[in-house]
Amino acid sequence: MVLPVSIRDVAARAKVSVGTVSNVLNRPEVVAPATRDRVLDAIVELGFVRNDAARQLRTGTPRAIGLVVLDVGNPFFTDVARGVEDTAGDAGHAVILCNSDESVQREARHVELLAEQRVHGVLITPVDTGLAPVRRLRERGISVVLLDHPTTDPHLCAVAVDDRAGGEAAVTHLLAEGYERIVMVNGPSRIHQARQRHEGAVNAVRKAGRGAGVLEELKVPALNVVSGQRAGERLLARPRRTRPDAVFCANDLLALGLLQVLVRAGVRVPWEIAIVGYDDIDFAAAAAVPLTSVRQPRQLIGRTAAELVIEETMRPAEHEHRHVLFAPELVVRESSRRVQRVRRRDK
Amino acid sequence: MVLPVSIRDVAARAKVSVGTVSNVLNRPEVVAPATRDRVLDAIVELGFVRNDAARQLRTGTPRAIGLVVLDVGNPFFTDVARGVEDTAGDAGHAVILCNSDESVQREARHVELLAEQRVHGVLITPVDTGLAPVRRLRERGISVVLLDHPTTDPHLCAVAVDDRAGGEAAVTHLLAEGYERIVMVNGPSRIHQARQRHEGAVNAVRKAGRGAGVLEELKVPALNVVSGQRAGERLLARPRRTRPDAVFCANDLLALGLLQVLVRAGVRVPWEIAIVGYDDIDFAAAAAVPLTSVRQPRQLIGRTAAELVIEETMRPAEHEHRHVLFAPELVVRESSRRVQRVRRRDK
DNA sequence: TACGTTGGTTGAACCGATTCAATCGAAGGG
DNA sequence: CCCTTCGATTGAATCGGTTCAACCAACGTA
Repeated sequence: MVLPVSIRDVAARAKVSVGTVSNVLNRPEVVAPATRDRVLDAIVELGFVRNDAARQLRTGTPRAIGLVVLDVGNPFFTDVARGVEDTAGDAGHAVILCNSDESVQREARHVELLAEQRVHGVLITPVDTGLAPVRRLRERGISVVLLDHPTTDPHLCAVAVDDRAGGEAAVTHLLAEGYERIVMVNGPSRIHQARQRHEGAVNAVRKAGRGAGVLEELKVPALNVVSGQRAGERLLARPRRTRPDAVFCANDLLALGLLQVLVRAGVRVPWEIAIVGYDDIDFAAAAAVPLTSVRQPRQLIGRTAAELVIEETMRPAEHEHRHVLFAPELVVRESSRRVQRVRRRDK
Repeated sequence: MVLPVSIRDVAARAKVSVGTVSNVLNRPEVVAPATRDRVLDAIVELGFVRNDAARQLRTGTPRAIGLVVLDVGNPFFTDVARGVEDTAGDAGHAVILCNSDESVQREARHVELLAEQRVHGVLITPVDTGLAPVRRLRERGISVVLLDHPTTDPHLCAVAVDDRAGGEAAVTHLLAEGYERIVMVNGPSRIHQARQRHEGAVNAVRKAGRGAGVLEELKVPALNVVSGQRAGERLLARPRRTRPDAVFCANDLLALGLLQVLVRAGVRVPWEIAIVGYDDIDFAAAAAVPLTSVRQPRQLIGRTAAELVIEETMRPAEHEHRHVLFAPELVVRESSRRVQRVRRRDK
């Protein structure tokens, strides 16, 4: 139906050589205006579109970067993705978005695909701390920037937010508001962010001194709304007096799921149970009870990571690997504000 | 640093010809087991990864499909994207995600990029009803499936949800609950969904007969949370008696933004103002006041569209263009439930 | 008139995987 | 012992841009 039109067809039509057509495409300033116009006319008449596969094969420089995230359904990652897309687009790169869904298998499959595509670079939030897929990519000469996953490896760029500080801020806030029995609803410790945020939470309790409060960890299989609902059901199943008076969730999706279940069951938030989330996604502020959360500069993370990977691949000589660590910020809303309450015991 | 290893290096190492290596990769059954193993060993020893650009150049069959959406920040589209990614991944295709941000320029740029990549096919929610970018793609022999944008063009596949029916259901519901002065907060009429949903709303009012209620359209520049907030502020700026008693928002992001502003201003939803959204994103149920919304089968839309485009490109001969139209479903929650109220007038 | 310079253009080689006609070797049949 | 058959393997041609040394023409200078 549609016959493929190559640079040779254009050359024939414009009565020039293929070299000249290529020059018009890539260095228009070296070709005489008259010839250039003839070539451009031929291009539009034939509807020619450059075949990027051929170009890439010859030049070795691809025009796409890969982005592997844990969950496209999580607004945190879509905001990061938007940041990546912005800067990548400005640099003329396409973004191949891959969703690992927190599965090591899916992640490996996607990484393999990206390697075959010879992408410029890969931005990845690894499922596993092992970093096996990262190693595979680097062995193949593809630059990698770790997203939201700090590292000490000096051969690697990384953009992250200080999760330990974030976890500590959240729990310190809860303790300061007078909450004493805190449950942290957390994802599998395979996930780096989950571990770091928990460490921060533990730190906060320790710093507050004994007697200030206790922290319990409630593990759920994934960091999404459904898991949050499950966690809520498990808390509701406990006898009222053994329930926590505050819950710190490893991300906002968990918090929203939890909140939904609690509100539906008639539990008053924050009077009976306070909630703090993490990420400060746009929906946190619009929740049934506006959610206290730990804000991360999401788009900035994406933009910075994209800049790093582009710089690394464009000027490998001058590039210095960097570990960018942003500071999180606690945003306090109704879900955890101090309320009139009797202290259960004096210490 | 890392030297590129080609199929020739593998051939040399395994002491076979390049043809044999290619056969091991693509038709392993035709090569003798002993040779096959030698080649496989060489592949892992050298860490060879097939160069997809070269493969694509020769075979002409790419391994990526493009997905152009209006807003990656909208959970509706990320759910669709997830569906697309699922089926595409199963078929061994990468997904290149592009965000047009409702801008014709960005859309054109992305479409050009996808054309150069010679993607297998493109799933697109066009910004404009003109369908100019769609024509451009089809001229280049790239199959296109319209996403969430119905068409009568028999040369095109389309997957959509009946937006007119959805709009009608929403407003019919509001009228049935006794609301009379309805404002529809809507996006620019350039956007197809916006127009269709409004038509449905108008229909509902007309069918209900005169006197049943009035519908006013309040246009906002984009279908996102911020625009919803702006709309809320504009409504609040009106004298109380001229405010609507119900608002139908063209999507849930608008509704959530609006709800947030109203709740913060102390307006009681749904007593003073009822709200109905559209899309039934996961966050709708978790909102300050659980949101009535029109549900669309989001992942199914994505999966269906991906299947269609893959079928169209794999077996163009047998392929029949189809227009799949799913039915929306109204999900009623607190934000629009009938409340004790006096009818302002008897008719 | 000869020579150097400059701006424009040419076309063959190349990137790496795939394909397919040609070749090889071994087994089987007459 | 020769001939056919068939499975396995080979290697050159190919896809479509890019690159670069070579070339050409026109102009300026000695």
